[in-house]
Formats: sequence, structure tokens, C-alpha cells
Amino acid sequence: MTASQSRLLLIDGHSMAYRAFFALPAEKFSTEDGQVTNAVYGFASMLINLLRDEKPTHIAVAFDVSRRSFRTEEYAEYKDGRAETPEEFKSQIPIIQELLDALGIAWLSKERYEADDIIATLATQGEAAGLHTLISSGDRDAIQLVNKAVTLLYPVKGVTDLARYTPELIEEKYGVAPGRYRDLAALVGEKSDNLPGVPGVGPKTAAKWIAKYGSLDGLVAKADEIGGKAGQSLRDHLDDVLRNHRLNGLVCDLDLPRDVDGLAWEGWSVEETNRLFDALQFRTLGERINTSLGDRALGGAAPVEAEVDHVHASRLEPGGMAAWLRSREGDVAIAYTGAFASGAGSFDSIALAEGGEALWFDPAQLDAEDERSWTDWLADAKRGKIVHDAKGFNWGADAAGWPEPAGLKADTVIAAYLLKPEQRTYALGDLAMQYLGRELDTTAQEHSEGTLVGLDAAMADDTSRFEADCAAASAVAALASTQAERLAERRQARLAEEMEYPLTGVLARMEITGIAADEGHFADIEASFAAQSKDATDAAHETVGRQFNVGSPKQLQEILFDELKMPKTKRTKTGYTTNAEALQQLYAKTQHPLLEQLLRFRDVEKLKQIVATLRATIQTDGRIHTTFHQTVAATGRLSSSDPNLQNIPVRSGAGRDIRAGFVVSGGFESLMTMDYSQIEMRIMASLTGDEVLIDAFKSGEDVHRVVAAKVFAVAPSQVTAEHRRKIKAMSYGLAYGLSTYGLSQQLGVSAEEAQQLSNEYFDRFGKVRTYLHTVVEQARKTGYTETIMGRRRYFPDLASDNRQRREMAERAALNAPIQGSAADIMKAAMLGVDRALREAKMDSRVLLQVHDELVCEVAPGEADRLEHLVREQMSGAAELAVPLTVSAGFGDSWEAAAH
DNA sequence: TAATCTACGTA
DNA sequence: CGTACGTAGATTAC
Repeated sequence: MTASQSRLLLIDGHSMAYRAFFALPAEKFSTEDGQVTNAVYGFASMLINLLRDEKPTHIAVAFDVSRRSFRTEEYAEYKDGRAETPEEFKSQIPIIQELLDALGIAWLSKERYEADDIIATLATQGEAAGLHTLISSGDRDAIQLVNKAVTLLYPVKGVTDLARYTPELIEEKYGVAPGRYRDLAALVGEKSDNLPGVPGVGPKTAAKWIAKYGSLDGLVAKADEIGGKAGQSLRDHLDDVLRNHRLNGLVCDLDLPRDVDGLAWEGWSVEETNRLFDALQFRTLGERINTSLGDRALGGAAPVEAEVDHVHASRLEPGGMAAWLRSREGDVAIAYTGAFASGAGSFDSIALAEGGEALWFDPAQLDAEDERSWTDWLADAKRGKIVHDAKGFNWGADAAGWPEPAGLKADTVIAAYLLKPEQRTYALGDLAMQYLGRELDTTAQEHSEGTLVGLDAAMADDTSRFEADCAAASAVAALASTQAERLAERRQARLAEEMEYPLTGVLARMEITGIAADEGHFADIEASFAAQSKDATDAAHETVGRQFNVGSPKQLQEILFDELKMPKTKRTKTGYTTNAEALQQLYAKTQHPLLEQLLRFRDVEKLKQIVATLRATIQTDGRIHTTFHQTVAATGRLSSSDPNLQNIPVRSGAGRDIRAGFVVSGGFESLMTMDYSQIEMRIMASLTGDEVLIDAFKSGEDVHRVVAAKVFAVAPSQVTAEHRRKIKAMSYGLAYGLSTYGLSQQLGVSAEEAQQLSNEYFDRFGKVRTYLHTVVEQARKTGYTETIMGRRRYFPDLASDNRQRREMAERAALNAPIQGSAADIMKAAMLGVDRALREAKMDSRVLLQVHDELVCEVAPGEADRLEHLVREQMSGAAELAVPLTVSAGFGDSWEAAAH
């Protein structure tokens, strides 16, 4: 391993354990014999996360021996005034050290010196050895050690939320370079160390002086020239400043029992760690360390298989790629590891399998010839590929600069989803067990859709890694053929091959592309929402007469129902609801101003959060790259996360301001949105075959008006807004299995009136009622429902003894073909749009899908053609008994492109 | 710390 | 007592 790949992790044991001690409740963490373990637990938790995320090659934890040090010798009051260290904390330090021994991690301490000095010394040595160093410490003195090769992980909250202090961040936060932080701290003082600074001088003034005079030395030399009260104050307290500066400097040349080479981390002992966790009565931590760090376990780990499942595995020999690929006759299965997120990723390893042969390679190590053979093969649609999570693979290929993979014959994650759409995860190891009865070594292959958390490059050379990856590729191949049979039996092969598999490529491109964000706009509206949120909070505090957490439903309940004696609302599991609907009803009854303030707070606080989340996800390319999940929603819909761009507000004016921050990017002309009108109702009309409803849609008139006219037996021109509102609510409610009770609640009318309305409706649209009954009836018989494309969803709960579960299943079964068919149609449209854009060689592109809407970026001069093309593909995506109407809009932003 | 509850945004 | 999702903060649990 080269030095540049080595990472040194240095932890201030005392400071991090102390943080953990206060972050976790001591009462909740103790063993039966009374030993408190909260600091041990929190520290261990932090450590496991750091080992997992940072993958250090070298580690040390430094401890203070006592409070006495050379600093207290010079200045007796150093760190004076600190509260006595609680005994409950002290007793946990030896346990933490025992834990470190079990984990094989070096820990150090030295008489007369503090942990920080040890860290400074090791960081200096590490830097000289060319290691990248991470320091985890809650002591600000460590800031002075930061430079290009040394990053400080400073706890923000608790011990697992760590901020990365780089030179740039420190410069931005404190206005001085890390090397000058000592100077600033000397001027400002450090309260926790009992080092008083210059009165009247805060970080702003100190930073200004340091910027002006270059350093503390420069400032002291010119101390006489500094005017104002601050200048005088500095002169009066110069001795303090110089003392602070002497004391806050860290010692970088201690004589320590180990040098950096001696800190190499070999791994952790399963046996010793288990024994200690048992003694401490930690139950979940043992599992966590196994999932996070199973690959670094020493002894007791799963035995290394001598043979790879069903394949002869070989590592790629330089120059061997072309020959191996050329000898393949069937589709090649691909398993890969690495880190993948948000439309990008990097591979640690790739294993290929076909016809009893497997090939393993590290993509970073390919020579030019092999890389060319590989990328040629990748882009060749005639060379079939089977992948476990093709979308993630495409992200990695794009980030590696390879061409877009072509010729996808199957995706084993998607096939598993189609066979069992309710299943939560489709990890390869689980599927291999489930469908093949094979056990894979998946310690390092935790799979969640789109993400394979792999190993660092160093481990890729490990024999077991090579074998495990090849076994995985072999499993992908076997899995695909089993799945293909099952899909064929269920007549779902077309759905898989012609819709879901090709869609992975379309979605991957949308994710890789992302959508441009106007950061300045987001910053502005976030500030505005924050100000409004504060106003509402202040007003609520004023009304109640004291401070309280406006965002706490629990505190709200106490105030509303106990103190103000308002009438009780509907029950939740833990009390009474304070949701917006309930607060509005209470307001109608009591006119209490607090309720209005709370509603206002909730509203703007939510918007503020949404904007803050969006801002945080803007990548360095100025775009937001969501992830679309193709195997999450049981109905067949897509879902979106990190961030979810399918629930961006649109109903309120303030909410729409957020949409204005999604903008057209440079080189493009505008955004275009195109959406289906009432697609679910049209599907219902078509599935039910109800002539009256079908005619209503065919007429091209406002369908809710036409339906209302029938139900209320008036001429369409006589339909009032109230009529229309009721019918619209009822029509949509039908597709969700709305009961008459629910309808009466929704419309705010009596149960009788709701029942009456329902009767009238079904009298006019009889086939709708029949259909809804038939769907559930059929599902009870076969166990599943089907969409127009043959997508299935199973409903075991239709046979449940539990009435609530059964009725829930009935409503879901009723909705599944409608929602699912709409999803099918949109997916068909997306594939059609993608194909048509390629054939027309246009540069416009699809960015987002929001269930019934597509957001596209229009290339210059393509607006008319694009509108025509997308309209044609969307409305022609399925043959229904009613027309599929779409409407379009153009604009510079998503908001402006609404219609 | 991790899991759960409550609330709320979209189609 | 209306389907399908994802996210955030507060609270609870070991």
C-alpha cells in the first residue's frame, strides 16, 4: 500500500468520551450491577462509525493522565473552575481502554502532558510520513493542527454528528488560517480552560487584528499604535495574552512509546469484543460492529471458502480482458462493490460470471488495453448483461468516464421486486438464500437500492474478497435464470424486459443529469421563512406567557388541553392530536390566537425545513441529483429520495416559491412540464367500462361538472361550485376505497347526506360499483391484483381475522390496479420519450418524474418539437377506452413552467 | 445512539 | 373510518 492511501485517525479519548457521557442519559445505560455505561456506549458507537466511514489504516486514542500537566505547573489556575469530573464518568475510562484493547486499537497517555499534545505529536509524525490524518476531538485547541493533510472532526451535537474542519472551513468560520487560530484564541481567551482573554475583544476584533498585523507577534510589536478602548484593553492585558499563547500551543515533539508505524490497525478481536459487550450488557452493538466492520474481524469470522460457488474464478491478468469477454457465449452476470449515491459512484471491484467461469478485477487498475476491451464490451448492446442493481452500475460507469452500458438483459433487484413487490430490501445475499439456497459472504456488501457499501482499495487484494465477489457474480447469474422462469410463469416477462429493465437506464440518466438549483433564491426564501417562523414562535410564547418548544406536540398538548382547557381532539397512540386539521377546528370553536400562531409556525417552519434540506443537497455542479427508487412502492410507482423531489410544495403561494428555485441550466432554453389530466379517473372509467363515465371523458368537457350534472340531475350549466367540489372529492375518494363515513368527514356533511350522495352516484355509474367489488373479490380468490401491464401485487391480509387489517387490505387492493396502471402508463411514456429523443437526435432531456408529470429541459430551438414529441408519447402510452389528455407549460423555472 | 411517533409535503 | 410515498424534529428506549 502506498503512503498516500494511508489514513491516520487520532482520537482525543477523554474529550470524546466526555461528550458521549453528556449526550446519552446515564440512567438508561447501566448494567445490572450498577456500572454506568453511557460514555462507553456512545464512544464505541462513534468509534464504529468512524472506522466504517473513514476506513483508517492507522489509529491511536490519546488520554489525559490527570488534570495536572506542565500547564498547571506554569499557571496553577489552568482549567480551574471546571466542575469536578463525575465519578460515574471516571469509572468508564478504564472500560473504554479495555474496549480499545479488544478492538486492537493503540491508546496512549503521558504524565505531565495532555491528550492534545500526544495528538499533536502523532499528527506531526504522520504528516512527515505522508499520511492523511483525521483528528477527532471536542477540544478547540486541536484547530491549530489542521492543514491540507490534517482534518479535524469536531463534534457538533453528541458524538456521532461530526463536522469536518478543513482549512477552508476554519478560515470561513473564524476569519483566520488554522495556523493562526492559536493567536486568536490567546486574544479571545478560553473560558473552559480558565484562560481570560482581553476584555472587550471578541473573535471578530481578534481576527481583524490578526489579518492586519499578520500574527500575534506582529500585533504585540505594534500594540502601542492600536487605538480605541480595545487597544487600551489589549495593552492592559498583554501578559495574559502572552501566557494564553504559551499555554494553548500544543507540544509536537513528545517522546512516545509508539511511533506512527506502530499504530497500524490490524483488525478487531471477535472473541474479546463479544466478551466485553456481554459483560456490559450491550445487545445491539455487537450486531452493528459485525455489519459495519465484519471484514476487519480477526478470528471467529466466517471461514474462507476454498471453492467459489459453481464457478472457476480467476483474477484478471493484464491484457486478459478481451480474450475472456470474447469467449463468452451467454449473457454475462455482473456483481460490483464500491460506494454509490446521488447519480455517481466509484467501484472497488467488479466480478463477471458466465458459463461456469468468473473474472474479477479492480477497475482502477485496468491497463489501457483492458479498459478499451471492457468499455467496448460495455457499450455493445449485442453483448447481454445481467446486473444486480443496474442503475447504480450505470452511475459508476458514468463517473468512471465509461460509455453508457447497453444490452441489459436482466436486473436481479428489479426481478425480485416484480415477484414480490412488498419485500423491503433485495440484498443479493438474501435473494441468493431465498431463491437459490446459497449462502454468500456478504459482510461487506450491505445492499440498499443503489448502494453497495464496499471495501477500501487495500482490502480489494484480499483473497476472501476476490472469492466473495466471484461467488456474488455467480449468484447473480443463477438468480436471473430462476427469476426469468418465475416471471414467465406469471406472464410478467414482458413487463420486466420491455418496461422495467430498460427503464433503469432512463432513470440513471435522469439522476446523473440532475436539475439546476438557484442557490441564491433558496437562501433568500429560507431567510424569509426563518424570520416568519421566529415571529410566529415569539407570538406564541407571548400568548402563552412563557417560553416553550412550539415544535413539540407533547408540550402543545399540555398547553392546549391542560392549561387552556380546550376541548379534546382525536386520540393518537400517546395522547391527543395537534395536527393542522384539529388546530383549525379548535380555532373555529375558541378563536384563541395561539392556534392561529401555531398553524402559521407549522406552515413556515415546514417550508423552511424543505428549503434547508434542498440547499444541503445541491452538489458542486450546482444541481440537485435525486435518486428514483424503482423497487420501493408496492403499486409500481417510482419514489424519490435524497432529496425527495416528488413532494415539493405546490398548493400554497409560498410553497410555489420553492419551485421557482428549480431552474433551467446554461445551454438550455427553458423547462417544460407536461402532465396527465385526471389519469387515475380515466383509468377507472376505462377499467370499469362505464359508458356514462367514458362518454363524459370523450366529450372533452370538464368531467367533474359532467358527473355532477348526472348525480344531481341538473343541466351541466346548472352545476354549482359546491356540487362540483363534492363530486370531485367523491370521484377521487372512490379510487382509495373511501367509506361513506370518510366522505361525510371530508365534505363536512352528515352521514345521511354522504350516503345519499353515494347512492345517487352509484345509481348513475353502476359499473363503477360493480368493478370495485369485483377487484376485491378477484383478489380474494387469486391472492393478487393486476395492472393493465400485468404488474401484480399480493394481498395476504385479505384473509386476515383482524378486521382492521382486512379492510386496509381491501382498500389497498381496490387502489392498486388504478394507481399501478397509471404508473405503468407513465413508465411506458418515459421509455417512448427516451427512444423518440434518441431517434430524433435531439438534445432536450427528461429531468424529473412526479407520478403524472414529466419535467424536461428544452434544448435551444427544440421547444415545439419537444412538446409535440412528449405529448404524442404520453397520450399514446396506452390504449384506453378514453383519451389520455396531457397539458404542457414552459418557463425558466419549474414554477414558471406550471400551467 | 437508534428506533419510534407525530406531523406534513406530493400524486 | 382514503391509496402511495419520504423527511424532519421530538421523544423514548437498552
